[in-house]
Parts: sequence; structure tokens; C-alpha cells
Amino acid sequence: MSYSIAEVAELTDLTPDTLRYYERDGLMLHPVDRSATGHRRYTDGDLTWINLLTCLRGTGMPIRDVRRYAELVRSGEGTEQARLDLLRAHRVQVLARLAEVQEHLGAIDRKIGIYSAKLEALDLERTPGASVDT
Amino acid sequence: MSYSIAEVAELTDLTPDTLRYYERDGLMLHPVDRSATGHRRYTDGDLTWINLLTCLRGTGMPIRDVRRYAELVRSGEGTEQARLDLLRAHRVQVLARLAEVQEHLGAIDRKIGIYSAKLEALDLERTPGASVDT
DNA sequence: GGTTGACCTGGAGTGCGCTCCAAGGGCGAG
DNA sequence: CTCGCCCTTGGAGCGCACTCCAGGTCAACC
Repeated sequence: MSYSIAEVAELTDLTPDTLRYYERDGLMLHPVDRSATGHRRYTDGDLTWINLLTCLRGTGMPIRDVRRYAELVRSGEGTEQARLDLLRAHRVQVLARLAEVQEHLGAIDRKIGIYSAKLEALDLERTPGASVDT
Repeated sequence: MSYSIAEVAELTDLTPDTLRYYERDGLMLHPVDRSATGHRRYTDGDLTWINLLTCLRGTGMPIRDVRRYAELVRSGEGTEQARLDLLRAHRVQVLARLAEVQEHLGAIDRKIGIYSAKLEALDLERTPGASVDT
């Protein structure tokens, strides 16, 4: 099975431009295969890889680190420890970032609570007969 | 109590440049007070506000939306519903983003698990007498 | 044979969020 | 009086990650 760039764009939620950009920038394991007319033909293996790219990018890994990871995989056996180190380091960063976001979100939630209470109080004022339990 | 820009930078983990940038860009509620010599003097109220800015920015709200929120607060009473709407919309986005990151992170964790197992197996191979429980 | 449409390439452009810089003011220490 | 320091302003520059464009190739269809 092989796919055109438009099909892959559809399947991965990336744009054709982004797919070409990733390839140029060394994020793919190999240059993508070409048809007789020079059009890209993506394999299932390519899709699997792009999926991993998406996970790394989607968790905020910078392009340059993704490229570094791709280079390690490309280098083949013997780089497993380095790959693992890279992924683990990234994992630590993501967890830290998640914790930070959750903390900030907590503060925002408290703010939302304050505004909600304020507005509800105003509502009750305007409709004095309304039930307290709504 | 009032603070120099350097002190605020220290307290908020922002740079003086960023603080000036936020002010220029309309993210502050008011232009910051100045000393007789034209130096910025931040109040405790300013600090509280910057803290909120940090929560919004730290959860990924774009500058332009933070500015919009600042404008609403500046406009005073009557904008509470709009502020609440803005915060709630942001909250929804943050939760969606968090879920996405967590999903991607799960995939990465599985990858880490695979590499860990692989490398552990290799280790055992190299040190045949080692205990299985380490 | 002309047109359409998908794709190609190299390179320029964009939006975001800072970040840095040059030129200058004011003030205390030596 | 000079030096060093902290601050001012307006404006330029930067890194990131795309995103867009011009000009061209090829195959298929009318």
C-alpha cells in the first residue's frame, strides 16, 4: 500500500507543505519514495513514523530534537540507549510542563469560580423570586 | 510597597524586556507608574495582575487574547460575563490540549517501555549470571 | 492539441513572542 | 568631575515552525 502526499496529509492532519518541510529538514527516516513522475509515494512504514513524529511534536519536542532522534534511528543498532535517553528526557520535560499548566489552570479555575459567583449573585438580585437552588 | 522593573523581573521570572513589552502591547491594566526620574514603579496590584497574565500565558493563551481580557477588565463593570466567557473558552481549549498531550505522551511511554525492555534484555545477555530481579 | 489538476522544487514570506540594541538621562560613590 | 549603574525609548532582529508562491513537469480527459 502506498499513498500520495494529499492522502497522507488527510490521514495525519498535516499539510502537504508540512510533510515536504519535515522531509527537507531531516525528520523522516529516509527520503520518501517517488513514483515514475517524481511524486512522493508514502509507505505504511512512513505513516507509522509520521505518527511518532506527531506524538513528539504534539508534546512540544522542538524540531531539532526530533531530527536528532531520527538521526539516531537512522544510525541503526547501538543507538538504542541514546534514543531511550532522549525519550526519557523529553518525558520528564513534558511531565513538568503538564504540572505547570495544571497549576496555572487551577488559578484560572478559581478566577472562573469568582466570576461565576458574582454573576449568579447579580442574576438573583435581578430576579428576586427565583429559587436559590438553580 | 513598590518595585523596580528589575525586582519585578526577579519576582515573576520574566525579563525586564518582557515586562516592558507587555506594557507596550496593552497587556497591563494601566501604564505602570513612574518615579520622578521616569523609572517604572510597580505596585502590589501590578504584581497580582502580572501573576494572572502568567497563568494565562502559561496555559498557552495567545497575547492577543490576553490583551482582549485586559481590555475587558479595563472597561470595568458590565464586562464580567464577557470575561467569564473568555476564561471558560480558554479553559476548554486548555483541557483539550492537555488531553491531547497526555494521549501523545502515552504513545511515547509505550515506546520507552519497548526500548527499556530491549536494552534490559541485552544487558542480561551480556551478564548471564546477573539476577533477574534488578 | 489544449486544458485541468496533482504534484514537483527552491526560495521567500509570515506570525508569534520575545530579545536585543543604540543613544541617552539621572544619580550616588570615589 | 567622572565613572558606573540602572533605567528610559523606539526600533530592529531573531528563532521557530511552518506557509506560501512562482515556475515547471507530467498524465488524463475532452
